[in-house]
Amino acid sequence: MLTEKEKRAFQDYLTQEGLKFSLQRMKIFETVLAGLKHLTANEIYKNVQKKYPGIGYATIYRTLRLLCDAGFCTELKCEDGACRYEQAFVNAHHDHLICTKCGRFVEVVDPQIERLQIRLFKINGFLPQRHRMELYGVCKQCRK
Amino acid sequence: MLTEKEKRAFQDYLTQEGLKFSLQRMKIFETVLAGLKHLTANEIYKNVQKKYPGIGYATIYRTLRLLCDAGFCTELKCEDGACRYEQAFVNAHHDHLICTKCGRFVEVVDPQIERLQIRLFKINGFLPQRHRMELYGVCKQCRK
DNA sequence: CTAAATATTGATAATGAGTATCAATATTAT
DNA sequence: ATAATATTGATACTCATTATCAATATTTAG
Repeated sequence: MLTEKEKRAFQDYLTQEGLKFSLQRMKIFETVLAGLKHLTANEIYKNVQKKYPGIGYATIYRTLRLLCDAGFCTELKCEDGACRYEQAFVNAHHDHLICTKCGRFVEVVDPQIERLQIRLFKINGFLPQRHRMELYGVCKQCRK
Repeated sequence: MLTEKEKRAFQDYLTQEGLKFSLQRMKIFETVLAGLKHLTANEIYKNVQKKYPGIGYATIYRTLRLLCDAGFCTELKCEDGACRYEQAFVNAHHDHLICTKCGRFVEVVDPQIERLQIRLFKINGFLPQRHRMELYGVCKQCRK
């Protein structure tokens, strides 16, 4: 369930951008924020349909874009070709450890790596914007 | 142009795997190895067509897969949704600095980061396999 | 060297993720 | 309550990639 703070933040964003409120948008927001896992657009679609049958695919994509633009969630282009979304309301930046057997995602941040990345940008004359780092391996469970 | 060593390595791989030699495969191999840039399948297709008109799309994709499996090239899933390929015959592992304005790719490796990545795998109980790291920013030229 | 066995090819249909279009509907401001 | 405007759902479309399959090429065995 959404907290009041989250709901308000979303509604404020809509108002601020001159966008309209809709139940569909709220349901999608809710699903994304509730999502513990890294869901594809299709998974989110099916999930939202449970609470709001009749919602269209296009609305899912449109709203996911909106949520990403707003900074409420981030998009992660995966190796299987689909995008996965994760809420960024509570979560700060992080990278991913991904199990190549079971697909499990582990969120990680290494401040030292972050610092060295900035150094790499600088050394090469780049103005840093963002990065993505994915570490693929086999998790403990899957090695047994 | 391909060196004898490269040609031989490719032919040896085919033989070893019980695959057949074909001019198409060799032309694609040649194009990929010659490619300095990070080409999409479509760019490789157009490139190969110059030397070998009549080649089909499917053959491009099939052969790129083969080359990746063989380790002669690597696939890079880009943000624009297409894959880009780069030869891995001479090139060792590296990550990418990508300019978000002009699209320029700079290949980078930071041994310290590599070491810290391994540490991250270990800390989380993962058996390391591979990783990808992309740093997005604005290059010197584009900042002017 | 030839023929049979088998892999590869090119054309094209199919898939799957994501986007564009547009008339119907809902929200907001007046 | 109404007019102005944004959003929606259905669906057609795009684009990258994969699957299918008959025709063709390569390899192997004789």
